[in-house]
Parts: sequence; C-alpha cells; structure tokens
Amino acid sequence: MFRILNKDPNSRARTGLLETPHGVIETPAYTIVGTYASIRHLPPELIPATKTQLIIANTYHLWGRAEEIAQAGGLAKVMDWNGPTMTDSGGFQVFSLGFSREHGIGKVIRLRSDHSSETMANNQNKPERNLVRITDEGAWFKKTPGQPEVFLGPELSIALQEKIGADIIMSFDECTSPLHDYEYTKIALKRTHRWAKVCLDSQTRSDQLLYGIVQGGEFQDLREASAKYINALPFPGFAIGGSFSKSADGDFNILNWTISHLDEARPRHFLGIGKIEDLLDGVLAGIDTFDCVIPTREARHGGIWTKRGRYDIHKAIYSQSKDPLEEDCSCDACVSIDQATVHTLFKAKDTLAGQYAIVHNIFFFNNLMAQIRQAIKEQRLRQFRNEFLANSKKSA
RNA sequence: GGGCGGUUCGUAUAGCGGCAAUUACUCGUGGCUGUAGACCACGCGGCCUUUGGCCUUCGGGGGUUCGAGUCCCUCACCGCCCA
Repeated sequence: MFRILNKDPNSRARTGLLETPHGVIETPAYTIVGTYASIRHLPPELIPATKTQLIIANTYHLWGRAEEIAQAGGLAKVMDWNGPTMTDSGGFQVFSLGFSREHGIGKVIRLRSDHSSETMANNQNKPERNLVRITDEGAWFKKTPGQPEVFLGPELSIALQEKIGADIIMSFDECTSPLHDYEYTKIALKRTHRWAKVCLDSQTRSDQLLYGIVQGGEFQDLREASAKYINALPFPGFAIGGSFSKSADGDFNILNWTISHLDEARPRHFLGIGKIEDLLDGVLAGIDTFDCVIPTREARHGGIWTKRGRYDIHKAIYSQSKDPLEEDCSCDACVSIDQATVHTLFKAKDTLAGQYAIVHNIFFFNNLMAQIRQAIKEQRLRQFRNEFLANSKKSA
C-alpha cells in the first residue's frame, strides 16, 4: 500500500506511492480539507483540474450523517469525487472546541528569534467557553446550546469512520498544547495511547488504513516515548499531531524528536500543517502527507497564495487589474479571469469569488507538492526549498 | 411668489445645549495552520512628550449662552408641496 520511490540522501525526504481503494496518491502530497464532505465553495466537477489527490473530512462534523453516507456508498461517492479520502477522528475538536477556545491558542505558535518565548498567550482571541469535558473514556461535547452533552470516544469514532468509509482514517486522540504542563501532557498522552489501542481493537474493516497519532506536547521525552509506542502498534501509517511551536529558524522540534522512531516503511502524515515553509521543512523532516485549511479558508477570506508571497485580493489596488491571480499560473481561475473581476466578486460577497480563489490556492499548493516531488527525484530539495522561500519572501 | 423639509468624516446616516461627534459601507493595516463560521481584530480630522494633552471641524456670516452641530437672525444651495 505504501511504496517508497526516491530518497533524498541529504534529508529524510522521500517520494512514494500510497495506494488506496480509490486511487494512488503520489507523495509527498497535500490533503485538501472538506470537513463536511465538501470543499467549501468548490463544486465537485472543478476538483480534478486542481490536481487534488486526497481530501479529508471530519468525523465530528459528519457525526449525524454517517449512516446516510454509508448507505449512499461512502464518503468519496457522496462527495461526487471518487478519489482517495481521509477522515479525522474528531480528536482535534476535543482541543479546538475545548482548550483552544478557552485559551485562545492556535495550532502553531511562533517563537521569537531571541527565544524570548513569544506569547503563547499572545492570542488576540478573547477567551471563550470551553465546550468539552474530557474523561478517560472519551470526550463530552456541548454540541448544541441548551442540549445535553454528547459523547465521542475511540470506539464510536472508529465506528463512525467505518461508516463514513474514507480510505485513510485516524485514531481518536487528545491534542495538547505548549500551555499544558508536563504532568497534564503526560496524562493526556497516556490516554491517547490507550485510545490508540482501543481504535485498533475496534476496527472491523480491513480496507481502511488506520493511522496512529503521535502526541506528547513539546516535551522531548514524551514525544519520543509516544513515537516509540505508536510505532510498536500495528498501524499501517502514522500521524503527528498537537499544537506546538515553530522556532524562528523554521524548526519543528517535534518532528526531529519523533520521526526517527517511526518505521520508515510506513507513511507519515502531519496533521493540520501547513504553510509553504512548513511543507518544505516537513518534507525534509520525512513527512509524506499534510492537510491544512489554509488554502481554502484563506481563499474564502481573500488571501491569494502565489510563489511570490500571499496577498489580499480585497485591496483596492486590484480593482482595475487585468492580471491573473498569479502570473504564469495555469490553474482554471488564472486562465479565465483577472484580478479586477475576482476583486469585484469579493466586494459583492459573491461566493463565486471564493470559488476562483479556492481553485487557485488549491492548485497552487498541489502544484508546490508536485515540484517538491520532482526536486526530491532530482536530489535538489534543499536547494529548491531555499530558492522558493527566497522568492516568496521578496514581495507580493 | 408662498409653505414646509434639508445642508454633519469619501458616500449614506445619528445627533434636539457639555461633542472630535453615532452607525453602515468604502478605505487602510494585521490575523487565519487535523474548519466554530464566505471570518476576526484594529485604525480612519490634524499634531504631540499618545492609558493622556493641544489645535481645527458639523453650508457662509452674525447673535444668545460659562458653553452651540444642536437655540435665534440672515444669506446661499438642494428637495417636496401650493400658486
């Protein structure tokens, strides 16, 4: 199911083929997020031209539709996409609707170059109500105001994911952040590990790849222990999760601590990452697949990603521009429409605006991954990384 | 000719004696990393030693008042109605 094709002698980067019942994925690959079994603002017929290889949906959000999706033939069918799919377990919502919300902390925390521990509490997000209660068995969600809590744990998550029927599924985990202390992180990790086993034991289908998730916060010993533990279980693939920091020089310490302990022959997914630099660094560290809301969410918000940087198409300077969203881009949006038109559609709050932006952004990220694959084949990934970043930082 | 109504930040508005003055849009600047949102935050008269201070503003001119965007007189322009 996973075959490594090329290895970069100067890093852990590799190219490979990941086989699924719905098709083969060339790795490293980007996973496009379609939480509710649809990529927001993107009609299914426009997906193929975006070079998308894999789409991830979410168990938590599809909770109430799992049976219906099963009856209809599974996620890929329901999405009218019929390519490879993945589901997240709902584990991240334990964090995003809980601790993350309460403390206004996000997925990636930037550290300052002087190490002066930037503000993990530098969130401008005001604290909001924690909607999650965690127990050793799973998580209770206050899903609907005024309604009783609902329970999601490892057994149910797997049962739901089997109904939803994606090709790759995730074990149910508890995501912790750098704001959690060692003691709590250790307790949460223990839980995640136990849940990982429960997930394996709960699995009844043999045609889905269940990935085990590595946690451990920002504590090296916990991360290492987690990688070893998960590696020892018969998962066909791995995912690395958590809310964590990234140093000013671009290092994800958690990757350096964990990947060497993960079986080389099995695919590794980096959950919820990322931006251009993160992808390049992630691949160098040995990651095979990524997923992130950045291309789609920012597109809806007017953020256009290009090889020269990101810009906001809302700005008035684009109101008359006859240029495409990105010069020399061959995506469906860039060959058919100019910046002024997309700008105007955004100002008019026409959802078509988001559609053009999404087509472009998804194509951009998928295309970047294709270039990364090529660079690995040609053994010039590090050089490609440095050049690409130098160009993208010039100006936008 | 007569009678009303109006003239406030780019636009549209609020304001009925203590106001550098409401709201919306525009505009500007940030942000968004396993989707709790096609979103969020901040700024938008000028200057400064900026959790504050000073100056100049509400069509023009004059007046009343400690104090006027707010009240009075007058001029200009716009709108509606009656001749």
